Amino acid sequence: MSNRLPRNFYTRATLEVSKDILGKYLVKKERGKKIVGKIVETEAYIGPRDKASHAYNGKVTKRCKPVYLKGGHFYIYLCYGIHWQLNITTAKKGEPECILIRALEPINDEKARDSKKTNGPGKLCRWMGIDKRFNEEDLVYSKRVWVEDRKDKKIKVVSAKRIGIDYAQEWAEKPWRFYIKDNKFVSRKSKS
DNA sequence: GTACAGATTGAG
DNA sequence: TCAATCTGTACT
Repeated sequence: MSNRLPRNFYTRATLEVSKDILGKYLVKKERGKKIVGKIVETEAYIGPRDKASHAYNGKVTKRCKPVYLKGGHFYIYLCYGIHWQLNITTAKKGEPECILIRALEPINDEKARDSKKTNGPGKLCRWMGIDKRFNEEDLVYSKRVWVEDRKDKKIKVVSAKRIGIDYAQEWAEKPWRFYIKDNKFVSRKSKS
């Protein structure tokens, strides 16, 4: 069996999990087909104090409700009416913190590697076939999706400012984006 | 009830 | 540079 990440991996401080989950493998199994992608880029969203978070100021809506679940669940929502965003919740139940998965490195899929199908939060969801059916999925117990540790050799992690949240003012300056140094699958856009 | 903006992407 | 396209939120 796999080295699935346990609950206590996710329930730690969000910034720690954001860094540690880089280089881990996201596995999805559906209709007998297995899709594996290495996580190479993340962003941390720490509501309610993070203005860029959907849970800023303690807001609870139908959409962002899963963020309040304990660490280890999927939080999936539609952005701009077109693109799905894949998040993994962190911290304890009632604490609205999560990690946005921004990029994956496709494993065992040369075609996807060549055509850059996973270097953006919306694109990786399309590639993996992830949509709202997976919302609130528990990564610790789910039979169709989980994250596993393949004991990759030490990777180099870089931090940077988050992307696409200019409206969040000073919170947009927080270096809460993390990615694997020199990895080709990290998403392109980057504010200078 | 209506109006509007958004954690993006791909085409022009 | 800009439209696609839908949900939550803040109005009327």
